[in-house]
Amino acid sequence: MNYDEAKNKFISTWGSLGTLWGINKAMAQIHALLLISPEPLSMEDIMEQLQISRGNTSMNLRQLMDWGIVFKENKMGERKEYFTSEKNVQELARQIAKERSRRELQPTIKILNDVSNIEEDGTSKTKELIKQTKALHEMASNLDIIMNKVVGQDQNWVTKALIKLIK
Amino acid sequence: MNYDEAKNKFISTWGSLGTLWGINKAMAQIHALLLISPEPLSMEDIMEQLQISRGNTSMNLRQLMDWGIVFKENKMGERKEYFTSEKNVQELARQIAKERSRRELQPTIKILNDVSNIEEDGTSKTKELIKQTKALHEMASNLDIIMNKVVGQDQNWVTKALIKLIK
DNA sequence: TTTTATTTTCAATAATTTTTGAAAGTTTGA
DNA sequence: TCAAACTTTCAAAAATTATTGAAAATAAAA
Repeated sequence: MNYDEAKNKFISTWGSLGTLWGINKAMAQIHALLLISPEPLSMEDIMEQLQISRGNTSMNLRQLMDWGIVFKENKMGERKEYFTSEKNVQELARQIAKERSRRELQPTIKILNDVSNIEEDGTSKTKELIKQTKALHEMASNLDIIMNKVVGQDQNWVTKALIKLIK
Repeated sequence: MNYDEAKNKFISTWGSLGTLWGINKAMAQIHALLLISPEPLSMEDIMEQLQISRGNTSMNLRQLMDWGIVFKENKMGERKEYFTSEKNVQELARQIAKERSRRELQPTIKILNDVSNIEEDGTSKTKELIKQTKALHEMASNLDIIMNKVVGQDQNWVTKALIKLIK
């Protein structure tokens, strides 16, 4: 496998993985491209390399910046904007964990809490709804705590914690 | 909030969450419905309660069974098939972790490994590709190890491990 | 201020994914 | 063996989501 094959394989793999955790293909591919690019890339560079339109590129870059994993850079003397990705994969993971907690987990926890606090009326269906949503609430809360714990720690904490747990 | 409101809220929340981790709305809603139902439900029951077609119900039930989180049950003297969900949420989480590892994580790890082992040619772009895919490979491997660790453990291990980590 | 370079927006279109429903398939019991 | 009860399959339709591209907006330079 040569460089170009490897690069394409990585970008397309990352692209299809994206859809599995809720970001679209183009967005994941732009991210992959920036992640392995030693230099910042302009919008033109990205459009050309991934063969996607200007509008698509612009919108997805914005979303990646909203996620906090892609940044604008300005080269002096140039009007054009350049983009880079967060290159540290642990930092990347922390940022993604943080955003997913905020966007998905916390709203879910809120709803599970509301639902599990309806009035007990003695029927088995109500009992079961309360029981199961309480259990899910507890699990989601634990997951959220651990995700935020990870986010608040220094770089190497994650690896250390994993090793501790595995042993 | 009364029972029906709470039930609908839970089912629709679970349904939209589903799309965020790669299963479709109907599949997640069927799962939600079974999870809070004290009795097994027939295909007719599910179709009626969620207002979806027979074909849709049949296909999504099959997928849920493939995931190992929904089971067929037969009531004696009845020809119809009934369905129940795994009711223990920890067991549910373990089963989902196991399947996601098998379906997504392991294939990704394989590709990251292949890509990160291309021949070093001294150029900065090749160096960066190798460096970043190696880092992702390591992280994905750690995640896979921990997920499989969780799967192999008894029921209460997960909670205990979380508490240990949080402290 | 005007021109030029560049980015953003968004309605229209394309691509993908989900859902339907009727026909085909299966299983059970008469 | 046949008919009834039920489930699965799958091509077509519907719904959803992603992408394009050109016009509008913005910002820097002349």
